[in-house]
Amino acid sequence: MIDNNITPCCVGCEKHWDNFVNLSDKEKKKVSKNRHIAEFQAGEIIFKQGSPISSAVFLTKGMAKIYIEGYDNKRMMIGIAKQNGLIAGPGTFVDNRHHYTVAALTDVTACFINMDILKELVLTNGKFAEGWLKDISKKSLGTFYKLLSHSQKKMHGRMAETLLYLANEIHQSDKFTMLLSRQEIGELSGMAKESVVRILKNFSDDNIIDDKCPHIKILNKEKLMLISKMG
Amino acid sequence: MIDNNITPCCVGCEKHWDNFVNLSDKEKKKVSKNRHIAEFQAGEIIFKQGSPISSAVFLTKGMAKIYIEGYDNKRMMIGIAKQNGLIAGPGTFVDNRHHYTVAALTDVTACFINMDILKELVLTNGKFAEGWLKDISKKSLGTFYKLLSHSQKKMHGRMAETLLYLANEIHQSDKFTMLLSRQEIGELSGMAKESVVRILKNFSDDNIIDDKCPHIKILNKEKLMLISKMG
DNA sequence: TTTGAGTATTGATATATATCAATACTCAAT
DNA sequence: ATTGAGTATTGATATATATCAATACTCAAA
Repeated sequence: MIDNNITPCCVGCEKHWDNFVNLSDKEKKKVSKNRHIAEFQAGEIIFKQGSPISSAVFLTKGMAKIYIEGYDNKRMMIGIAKQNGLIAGPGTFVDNRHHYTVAALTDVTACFINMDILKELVLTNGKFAEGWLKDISKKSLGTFYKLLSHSQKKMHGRMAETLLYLANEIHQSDKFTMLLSRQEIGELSGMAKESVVRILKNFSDDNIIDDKCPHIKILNKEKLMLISKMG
Repeated sequence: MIDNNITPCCVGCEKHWDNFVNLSDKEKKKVSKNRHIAEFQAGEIIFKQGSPISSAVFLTKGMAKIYIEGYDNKRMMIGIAKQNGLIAGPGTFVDNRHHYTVAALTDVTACFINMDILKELVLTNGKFAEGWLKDISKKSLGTFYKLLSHSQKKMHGRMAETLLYLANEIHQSDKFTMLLSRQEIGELSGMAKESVVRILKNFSDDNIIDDKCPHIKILNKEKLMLISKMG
């Protein structure tokens, strides 16, 4: 559901991409003119792996899951997107294709900004280019350590890591409502759904977490960090 | 062994970073002034994970392995570096630390270019910034698909992929001399050295490769690609 | 030409983890 | 209330893969 109604311009918007601080008001206004707002219901796909990248996407409300559709119909979830973050992916400057799919986990409001405008700004605004380099580098580092984790950690370590990611990065609280199904937690932490169930049960039995199904509470964060490190 | 002797300036150098095409001769000359050449013997470390990034590194001769020193003293090799590629890593724009170690596989000549100079050019030369964004994005995509591979492929698939990487990307030939030990092949493909031996034997028995120990020849590339895709 | 240190190979075994199958739960629609 | 579809849980089993242990090979140095 796309609507083009005039929402307040990027100037003064609290929810824009962090890197927009490097834009002048004039540049922000230009960006605002090439912008569309769209709303998605939970479950709907925001963009699809393989499709061309025409816009950068920012969420102004809600959360979405980012996942690769891999071999043998198996999915690998990269992470969860929310406010303030650019969602565009590593294809932007390579083949102009999305390398992952993004789907709404909750009801979502998304802001689409014409990618050509942003790419032009790279050429004329050095600070903005630098900010984008930082942004991509940070994500790249994230992928890096996820690779290390998947290669070297065992299931308990990866699950601990995933819980810490959800608490620290996504919900900013040790007590949160789990948005993901067991299947999806498995896709995020790289294991079968049955293994998710068993390991969460282990953690509950050991009083590391309190898991009243959609409500998760981390009881012993130190231990979780230890398991994540060693696992 | 560092030596500061005057080698021909970056202008006209065949071996420089692809992204240097976006620099003017004046800019290249400036870069050349902040440059050092160093030679390394096979086995020597070029830079070390955790150390601060002061320079961008380019190889003008030889090859080097790039690896993360992970948990439990286990190593994960990211790939092999050679001519024309920037080696600096995702820390450059984040925490200014190397996130992997680079060690010479053969005798290596490396060109060190002051990183501050290059970072300055991002601010003043939009094309150069864009080129760097492309470079990082490509590497990021590589890490991405390596992550997918490690998460979803089985050993045979990963080994096939590794052999194709060595043939296509590194040696540009289906017949090459293996620079890596079985241990190192394992670090690159994510498996134990014993598994490397067994799988290479499988491939030899099936006439997919010819393996006279350091000399590898790919006999059936189609099959190898199939195994890589399905494995 | 022997020694020795590293590397490669092979077979036996242990372990982590996925898969399969059965059952239980949850909750929206009838 | 009853049905049904999806999800969660549990136990049994299969499988991929690592680890361990023993032996063989390679090649530089004594």
